[in-house]
Amino acid sequence: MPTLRDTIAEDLRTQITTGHLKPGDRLPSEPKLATHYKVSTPTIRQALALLQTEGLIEKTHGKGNFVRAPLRRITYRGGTGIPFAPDLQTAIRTTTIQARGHIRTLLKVPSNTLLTEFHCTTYEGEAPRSVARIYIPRDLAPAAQLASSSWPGSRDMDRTETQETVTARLPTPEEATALRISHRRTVLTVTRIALNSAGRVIEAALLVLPSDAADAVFTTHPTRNERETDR
Amino acid sequence: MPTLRDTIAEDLRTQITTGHLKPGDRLPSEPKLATHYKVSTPTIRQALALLQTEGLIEKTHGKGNFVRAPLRRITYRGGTGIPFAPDLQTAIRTTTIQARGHIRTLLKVPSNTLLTEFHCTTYEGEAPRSVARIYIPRDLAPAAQLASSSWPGSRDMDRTETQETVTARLPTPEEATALRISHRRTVLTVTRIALNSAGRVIEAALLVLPSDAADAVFTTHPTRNERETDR
DNA sequence: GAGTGGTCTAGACCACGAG
DNA sequence: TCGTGGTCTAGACCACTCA
Repeated sequence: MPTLRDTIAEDLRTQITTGHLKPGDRLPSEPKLATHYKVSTPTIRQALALLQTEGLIEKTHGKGNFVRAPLRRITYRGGTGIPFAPDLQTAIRTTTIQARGHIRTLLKVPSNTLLTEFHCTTYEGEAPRSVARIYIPRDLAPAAQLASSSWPGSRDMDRTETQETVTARLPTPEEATALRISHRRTVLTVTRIALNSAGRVIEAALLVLPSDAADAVFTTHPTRNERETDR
Repeated sequence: MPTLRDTIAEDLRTQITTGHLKPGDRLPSEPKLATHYKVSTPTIRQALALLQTEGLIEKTHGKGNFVRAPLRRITYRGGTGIPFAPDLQTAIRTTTIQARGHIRTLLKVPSNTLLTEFHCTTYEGEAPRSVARIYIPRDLAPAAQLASSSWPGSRDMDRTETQETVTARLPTPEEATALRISHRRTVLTVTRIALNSAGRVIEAALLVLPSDAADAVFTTHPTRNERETDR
């Protein structure tokens, strides 16, 4: 038997998806919804929290609850060095740091090796849609910076293998504010490592995308060699 | 300024991670926690809900709240036809269905084409760790069934390209019960399409994994061709 | 200052699990 | 039957936004 909050959430959900409530519309205030549905405000809030995790509404303290515009899906295309498909603007900030911790492990370099960090944010208009941090050993960085209009670490480098690990988790507070999403929404993360023909790690990248509007697509062509060595 | 529920969650979190509370331990009942922390039960429950979405505790109606054993991570290895890395048991159920809706679109077959559906569940001991549904046009299915001890649709078929789409979302109620996870935990989904040398879709697969204990890893080797045709 | 959502209280009642 | 968590109520008080 469905609970009150579920039936209320379902009702609001259909009102949004059928267009009775349009993107940008403000929902009635929580007390008004409570009297309309004949429940108390905490119950209404639980229903709204559901819709928030689904990405259907956006809550703003002091203003109200708003129907969110359905995000255009972002497709991250794996394998190539090129991160994102649609026409998004990218802002890149470059700094130099010393290798440590997780990043050092990914790049397999000694401690305090100098790295160039590219801090990339893609925007769709005003809205940030992804954040990424790309680390390249500084002796390789000049070549990578050539493609300054595109993303760093692109294909003009001697890249022979790319390994990408995809997982999902709750965002850190910084990621939530950077992507302007609620703390409740999960993010899809891609950890990418690129090797050159000598087996050296020439790039490590950490990408974060809102999981409700992002797909990661990987196309692979098994070689004869892979077919035989796989168990 | 942190809220009460956050400080309580943080306190319990450190008790779990430092080992004061061990996997399998039952937490004090919610009223007892409420009096201990000098808050009301709803506040305790919000703190526990946080830990639940983090996968640290498991709530069982009528029994109590228990510290969850940290799950061994599952690694889904993309590219090959072989789905999972660790030594997991697999249960496979086979049925025949007619193509329709989403599956039909993925396989690019006419409506009502006969398909063999493999419903696969992997277990680590008693615990289900992943569910998958694999669809193969029935005229191709006998070859796939050869590898009955392994997974269906494996590499002995003429598979030249695999395309995998990874995303994350909340589980359907069926998926939550099948994986024995809470409705709040997100799942990682992999939609896989395999093509043969003629360009025919010879397999469509939908995999669902608990996102907190699963990674999807993809290794790609760009060919000269790909380097040039990519924009 | 008026209206909004965010947090929290102190209960009530029901449903589930185990003895 | 008893203790547990699940749901819900009817408020209170604070913080934020905007006029």
